[in-house]
Order: sequence, then structure tokens, then C-alpha cells
Amino acid sequence: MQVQADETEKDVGAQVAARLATAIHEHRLAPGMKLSEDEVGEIFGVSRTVVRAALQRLAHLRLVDLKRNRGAFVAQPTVKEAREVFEARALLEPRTARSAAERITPTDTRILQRHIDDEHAALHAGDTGRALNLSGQFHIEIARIADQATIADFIAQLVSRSSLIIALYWQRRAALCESQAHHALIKAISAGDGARAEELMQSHLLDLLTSLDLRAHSSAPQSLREALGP
Amino acid sequence: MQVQADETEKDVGAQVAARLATAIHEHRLAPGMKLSEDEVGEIFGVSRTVVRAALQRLAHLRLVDLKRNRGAFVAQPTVKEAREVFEARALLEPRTARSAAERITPTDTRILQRHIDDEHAALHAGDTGRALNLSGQFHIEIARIADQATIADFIAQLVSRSSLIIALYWQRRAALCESQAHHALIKAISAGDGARAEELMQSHLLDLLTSLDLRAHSSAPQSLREALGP
DNA sequence: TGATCCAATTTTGTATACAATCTTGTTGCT
DNA sequence: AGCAACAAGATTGTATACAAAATTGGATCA
Repeated sequence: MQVQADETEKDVGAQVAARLATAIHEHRLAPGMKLSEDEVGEIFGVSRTVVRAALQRLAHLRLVDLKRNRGAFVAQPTVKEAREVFEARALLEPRTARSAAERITPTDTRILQRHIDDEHAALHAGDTGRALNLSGQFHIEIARIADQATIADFIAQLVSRSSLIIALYWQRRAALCESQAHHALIKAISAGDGARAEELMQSHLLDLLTSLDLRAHSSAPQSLREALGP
Repeated sequence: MQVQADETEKDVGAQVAARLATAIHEHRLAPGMKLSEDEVGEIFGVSRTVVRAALQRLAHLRLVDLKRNRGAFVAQPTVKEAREVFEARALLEPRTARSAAERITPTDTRILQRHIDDEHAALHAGDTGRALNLSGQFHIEIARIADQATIADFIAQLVSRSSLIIALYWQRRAALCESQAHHALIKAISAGDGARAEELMQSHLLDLLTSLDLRAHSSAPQSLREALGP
């Protein structure tokens, strides 16, 4: 198999990492799936060297779990990790949404609106994976508008992990509330209403968290001992 | 995660990364310094493969800057990045200190106290680099006590970058206020006074930020064109 | 003298080969 | 049959070799 590489991008390692990340975000790679170096390398037409670099990158983002002498696996966030991720998001995103509202420009508003539209279109087309991905990028875009690159990086990472958490712990029902909440957020941010934006983001994240089933291991247990023990 | 290497640890790549990180934290490697793969590899007695992995790791922590086909350099945070780092810390650390106060155990108190003591000893011995490093680990330890591994990782990264920021933008004076502030924090956290801990952390971070000279490029400009241009 | 082009050197990017480790299937013993 | 030790296979960890790119120094020419 050959890569259909973008001519503009020279860093193949980043490309491989990005394509793996997108596949994970869109739930085409399930949590726990093994990512063999040889296999991935053959799929993308690159050597193990660059695959390893890409996997290491994704490991830093906590999208894959690197086990020494065992290989790389799509991460399976535990319930505790899931709570931690949303705890971190609760600290970062509301205040960042407020900052974004205080700095937004008409151009930014258009960009945000297009994100929402794309998300809505994907959802309507039945491509929930892509819709979820776009939904996450909406959050990242807000941090970018707030002109906080460092916080934006953190949020990007948390959104990535949230995608895995949703894959593991999502309980069916309530799929549309997402774009509803995002629409309200856009309105507040575009209007420059920082206080309301902060408030909306806070409750939006709380909604997201409570829509998960974090009572127990929903799908796959982390260790066999834990799963089959007494 | 960034302690000096244990002999028990088998991951030599992590060891190299940790030793480089420590050297940066203690200001033995100055911002902007080039980290040649061959040179580093020879110093640590490993091949370029593991050096590259270590450098990639540090690049993800923003401790080194990886320029394609140019090599790795100790990062030189800009003034904007410096502000962003402290903005992120302001969002994360105060609330985390509050959580820590609500969960602290006597054992944790002892650990924190020993950190302070070590810091004080290093400062007294004139080893300001090590004192600074310990001072940072104090902040990370608080997040660990709060039982928030994800936030602790973020704070660890921000503390790392803060070390570089201090190397670049620190203006002499006020070296002791640090351990003063840390002592007050320990007292509040150990007493379980979350509100006060949050308050103290907030003002501590503000003190840190205002003790920097962020008006301009304190030491090294990012690009020659910018430095020598019209 | 000074500028431009070209070659030599150095350094990074990638692939491959070999070593170490883990998994797994088999064999032999009790 | 059940268990343990062992060996074969597969997969990752590391080193090295080669390719690509950038820097550097010198040579040529105006």
C-alpha cells in the first residue's frame, strides 16, 4: 500500500500520527486495539522508524498506550482517568470561553459557525464519528480565539482523550444536545458576553460528563485479574 | 515523572530524557543551546535512535525546540509564551491546591515538608539551580496530593517551561519569597483550609509572574532578522 | 575587492539489520 | 492427564548504514 501524501507536508511522521489520531477520534480504531509497528508501517508505506515516532507522539497525547516490549495499543481510559479529564476541562475551558468572548472578531465568528454547520451536516449524513471529531475541534477553536496557544494545546489533548472516553462510556441517548449547546455558546461568545459564555461552557461540560456511564467498566476491563478475579 | 534516573529503570530513553530535563531545569543547559544528536549520544553512551526519542519527548514538553533538518535546541519561550504559561497555571493550580487541602494526609504533609526542607538546604548551599528544581516539584506534588494525575501532568509541563522562562526573564532580587510562600501554602493545605490554599496559590503565582521582566526580549532574540533587521 | 556559484562537510531523516524480550506451542516427566 | 521446562516464532528495542538536506568554505569571474 502506498501513501497518498500531501505534497505540501514534508513531515511523514506527523502525517502518520495525524491519520492514526483521526481514525481514533472517529472511532474507527477501537480502544484496546493493537497497533503493530510492522502492520502500521506497511499500511502507510513507511518504515518502523517513523511509525515508532508517530506512536510515541500519540502516546504523549495519551491516545495510545505504549507497553515496553509489548507494543502500542489504542488507549483505554479508566473511569478515574475519565473523571480527571473532565475535571481538567472544567478548570480550563469555561474561563477560556470567557476570554474568547472578550476577544472575538467577525472572522472568528464565521469560522466557529462553519464548524457548527459542518458538524450538523456530518450528523445529518449519519457520520457520527466525523461529527464527534468536529464537535471537539469546536472546543479547540475557542481556545485559539482566546489567543492562548498553551491552553489550546492542553484542551486539544483533553478533547482527544474525551473522544476515547465517549467511545468507552457513552450511553445512547442525547446526541443532539451537543449542537444545541454549541449554538448557544457561539451566540454568547459572538455577542461578547463573557460571563454567559463561561457559564454555558461550564454547564455544557457538566452535561457531557453526566451523559456518560462512569459507574463501572462499561466495555473492556483493564486487566484480566481485575475482570476474572474473586 | 521527571526524577533523576533510577538504576531499576530499564527504559534508557526515559533516562536520557530525564537527565537532559534535569540539566535544563537546573539551568546548566541554557536556552537556545544546540543539542546535537551525535554529541548527546556519545555523552550518554547510546545511539542516535534513543537520543532522538528522548529529544522528541522533551519537544513534546516544550523543553526543546525541534527544527526540521536543523536539529534540536533548548527552547526559548517568548514573552507571549511566558504569559500563556502563567495564565494556564493560574487556571489550574489554585483550584488544585484547594482540592489538595481537602484530601491531604499526614504522610503527604511530611513529604511536602521534606520538599521545602530540601529546597531550603539547596538554597543555603548556593545551589540555586537545584533549589529552583525542587521548588517546581513542590507544585507538582500538590497536584499529586489532589489525586489528579492528568492535571499533575499539565502542571509538571508548565513548571518545566517556567524554569526556562525564569532562566530568560528573571530579574534579580527576591529569591527567598519563594520558600516563604511555600511555607504558608503547606500550612493552609495541611490544615485542610482549601479556601486559603487556593487564595495563597493564586497570589503566589501572581508574585512569580510579576517578578519577571516581560517587557521585552531579555536575553536572546528568536531570529537574527528580528534582532538586526530595520 | 566582492559577489555568486559550486563542492565538501556536517547533520539530520529514514531504512534496515541485529539483539533482546515476550508469547506460544511442544515435548517430556511425574 | 496435568504440569513444567524448553524451544520456536513473533514483536519490540537498539545500533548502524545510507540518503537527503543544510551549512560552510573556497574557487571563479566581473
